[in-house]
Amino acid sequence: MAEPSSAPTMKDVAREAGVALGTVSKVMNGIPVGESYRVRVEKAVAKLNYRVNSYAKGLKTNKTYTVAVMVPNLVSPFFAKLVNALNRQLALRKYRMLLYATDYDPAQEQEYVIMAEQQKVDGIICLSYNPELKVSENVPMVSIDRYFGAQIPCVSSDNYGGGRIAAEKLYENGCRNLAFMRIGSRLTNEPNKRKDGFISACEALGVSFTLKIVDDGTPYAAFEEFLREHTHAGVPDFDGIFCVTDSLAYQTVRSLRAMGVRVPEDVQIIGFDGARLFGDQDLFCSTIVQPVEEIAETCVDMILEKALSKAPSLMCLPVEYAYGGTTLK
Amino acid sequence: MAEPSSAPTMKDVAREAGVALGTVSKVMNGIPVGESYRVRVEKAVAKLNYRVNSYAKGLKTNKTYTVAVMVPNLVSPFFAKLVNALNRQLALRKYRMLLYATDYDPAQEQEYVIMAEQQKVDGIICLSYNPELKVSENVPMVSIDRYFGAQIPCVSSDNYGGGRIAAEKLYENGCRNLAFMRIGSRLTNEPNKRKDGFISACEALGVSFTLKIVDDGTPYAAFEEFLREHTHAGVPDFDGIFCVTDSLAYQTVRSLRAMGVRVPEDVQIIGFDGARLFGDQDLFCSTIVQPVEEIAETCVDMILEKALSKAPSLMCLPVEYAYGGTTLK
DNA sequence: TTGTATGCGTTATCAT
DNA sequence: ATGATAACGCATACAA
Repeated sequence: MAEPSSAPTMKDVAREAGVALGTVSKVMNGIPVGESYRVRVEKAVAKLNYRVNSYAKGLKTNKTYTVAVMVPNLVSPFFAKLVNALNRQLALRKYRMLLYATDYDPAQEQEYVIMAEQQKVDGIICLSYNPELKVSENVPMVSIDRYFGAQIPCVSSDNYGGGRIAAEKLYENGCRNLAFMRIGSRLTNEPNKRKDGFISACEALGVSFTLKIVDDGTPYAAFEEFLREHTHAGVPDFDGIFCVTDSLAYQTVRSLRAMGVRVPEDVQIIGFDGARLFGDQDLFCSTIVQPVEEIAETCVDMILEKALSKAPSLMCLPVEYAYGGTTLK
Repeated sequence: MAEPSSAPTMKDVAREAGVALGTVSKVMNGIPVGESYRVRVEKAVAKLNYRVNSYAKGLKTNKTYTVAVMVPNLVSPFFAKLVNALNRQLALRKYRMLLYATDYDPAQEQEYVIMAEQQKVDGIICLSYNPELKVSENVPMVSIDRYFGAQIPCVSSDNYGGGRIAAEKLYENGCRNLAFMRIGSRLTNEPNKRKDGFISACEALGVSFTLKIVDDGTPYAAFEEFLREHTHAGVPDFDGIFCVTDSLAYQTVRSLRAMGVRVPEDVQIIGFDGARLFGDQDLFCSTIVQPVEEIAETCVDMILEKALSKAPSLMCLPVEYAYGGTTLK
């Protein structure tokens, strides 16, 4: 009622309850204290609507129960799903999430790491394509999909295995002339292994394949041209295409259909990621599904368990194929 | 090199630079100080890789440069786009974002508000459907799409206007038998006005319409049944349908096409939201586009400008129709 | 078991 | 303009 406009502190609670400051602190932290005292404190807390100030607590304990998460953006369904899962995993452990969207900008990524460090987060989970990202050793970091070196554990899907599965599935479905299409950084990040796995499987199966790989920033038109070059009188040179992401696969399907090529009858297409329309409806295409929940859980576990130092420096989680309408059933 | 394992403090910097603590503080805050002093401090900062501890700063200044954002989830493209925009707007102003996904759970929402309060955030931006959400008056709050009362400003799209536009557009495209389909809470939240606007326009145009409104949690099958009931020998009773979200519109299109009804030739469909496939590709359907960037900017402005008290308690931002393949061009 | 006092890293109010 | 010092709210070692 006659509340001071500023939030109540422990001191206020102590006064209200008629106990010492330390007693209130103990109650708030679940440390055993005389029954009658506990009750009085709890009553005062309720009456004043008191909340522990986590800034004071963090300053004192050097523990903030906050983890920074850095991703390029949230509008890509895969990133959205990943952040969603990370948020859930952190919440389950009573941790808060500080979110930074970098828009793929290395300068922003660096700035955000600095912000996170000075925010004294308990850890950073990042999905960055910036090869030069500098991180202080004072804050634990886990990387997703990009290997920074032995001191920073990296969690990713089994990209290599996924590439193999894609090739094998197409082969199993009768394809004998495969193609791989990819857009992305030339940096040796984990997703690059999708191609390696694909090639490896193609060679093992003795099936011919073509690669179309372009750098980040190249307009999609480059792929459209590629497809056109390889289609003669409505008949494509390929009967199976593995695209590095569902997004690319989706666009590819559209282009092909616009050219009069039937998918999956004439060409079968497999993407990579496994996100769904509106988060919970159909797949965008037949695809290699990343185990997003497991990735998120692994990242959070690693960041929070201090075992980070002796953790394996690269963890690849198993992927699986899922039918999504762009392959033969 | 011989760095202590814990992060350097201002005291360390002062010692290194041979100046007083207060001087370092001034330099870090851009307060004028003797040139030679400034240089020495900056050198020491660089050498020690010093970062201001924002927990200590926050404790002292009672300002955290952190805003909490609460949404149901991130996998829904509209929420994802919204959070993405909010993140950008906050970053532009050097603010950090604490993110909470509530999964529509009122208990979690309440818990998160408490967490945010004790985290001493500078404000809370929330998109909640919990009518009983209790918020302390100590922390500024802005609501999106749900009106909580005069003391909490609400920012939303012009849902009513959007409903009108949908009806008018369908009419303009030749439709004379309209339908509105909606799933959602009965609570008087802003999106409910989409229906009101739609009805208002239908009545003004003198066009007949049918409503199909079901509660949250009802399986989509209810709509499918509704559509089937209103389709005879492949000919639907309606020639235009306004769906409360793009998600529902998308599913509706799929159902109709599966029933052999042509979209948009036989029935035209308009959704609401305007998110895009993979965040930047096609629209999911013809739709009423929410001005997400403007909503985000308005929310952030309101939370950060102290003008919150004398702000209008409800701000409706203009929407617009966009063609997305499910209406006649 | 409870109360008291000190310090976490910073800012801000003082004298100097 | 610069340097010393007292808070900010809390946890904790220590005294009672």
